[in-house]
Amino acid sequence: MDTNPSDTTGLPANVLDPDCPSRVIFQRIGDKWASLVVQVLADRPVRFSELRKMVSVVTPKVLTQTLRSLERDGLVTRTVHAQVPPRVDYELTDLGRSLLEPLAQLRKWAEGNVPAILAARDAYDDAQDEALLG
Amino acid sequence: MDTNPSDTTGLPANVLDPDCPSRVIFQRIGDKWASLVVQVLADRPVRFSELRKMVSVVTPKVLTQTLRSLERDGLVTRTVHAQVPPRVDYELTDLGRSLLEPLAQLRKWAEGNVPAILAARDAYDDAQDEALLG
DNA sequence: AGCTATCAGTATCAAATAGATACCGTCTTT
DNA sequence: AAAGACGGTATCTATTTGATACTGATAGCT
Repeated sequence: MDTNPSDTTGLPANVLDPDCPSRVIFQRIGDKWASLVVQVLADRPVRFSELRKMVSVVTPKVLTQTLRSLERDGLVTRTVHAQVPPRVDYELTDLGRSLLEPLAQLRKWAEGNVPAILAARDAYDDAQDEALLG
Repeated sequence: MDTNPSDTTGLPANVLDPDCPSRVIFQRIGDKWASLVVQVLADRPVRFSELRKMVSVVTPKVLTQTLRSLERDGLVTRTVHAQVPPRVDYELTDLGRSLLEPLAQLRKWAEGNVPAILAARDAYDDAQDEALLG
């Protein structure tokens, strides 16, 4: 594994390099809606209006932006059916599907550990309140 | 696994619920700097100024915000040493350390697949340019 | 005594991003 | 003729992110 000579972390150099693959993917996952959309598309093509319902709070503008960027990255395809009313299906590519497994791992971690995170938040916020009130 | 009766996705209901654990963690990972910081802290405590150097482009304000939120979530501890000049160490908690494995999986995926993503981007952008220029 | 440096941040302001809300064009159904 | 389905776009506002400058405590040097 390729390392940077001034590296003191033991991590591969690329995680710390702004142009590295890992940062690209963490940005991708980091997108507020992208990973959710990928998971909603897991099983079958889904049309725009269905996505809106499923990812209930997202606005159409932001959903469009999310889908366009997933399409640009080759994770999702967009298929327009010449019908009226229009029908546009979004579907995972093979590349997109390959992301499902690491995402599932993360979700599994979440299911086990998010309660601890929420508890930590409550404890932290209580401590902050105490500090303010004296 | 608990499902929603109106669910048409096959996903566990919680991924689509705004208050669900999975969303909490995807927000957490989604934070632009948080997952990077967690990985930088993987092996040992690191002080503030070191973090700044390692995650080179982050501004101090944003790094502070990131660290505070990781601390609030119980993923990182902050230890102030009464010295001059001051020394503040950040270190992963057990909970934080447990996140390293799923993150490593994601990084592994990234290393294999980011080239394909970058290629897709180039192809997409070229196609856009063509469409504009006629 | 005064000057400079180290460290861990804040304060202030500008820029980029996300979100709310309203609207559009095409066709079908009523 | 009116209303509705669908897949968006346009416009404006609110929130988040980022750039830059600055602070306070102390140590070491001159």
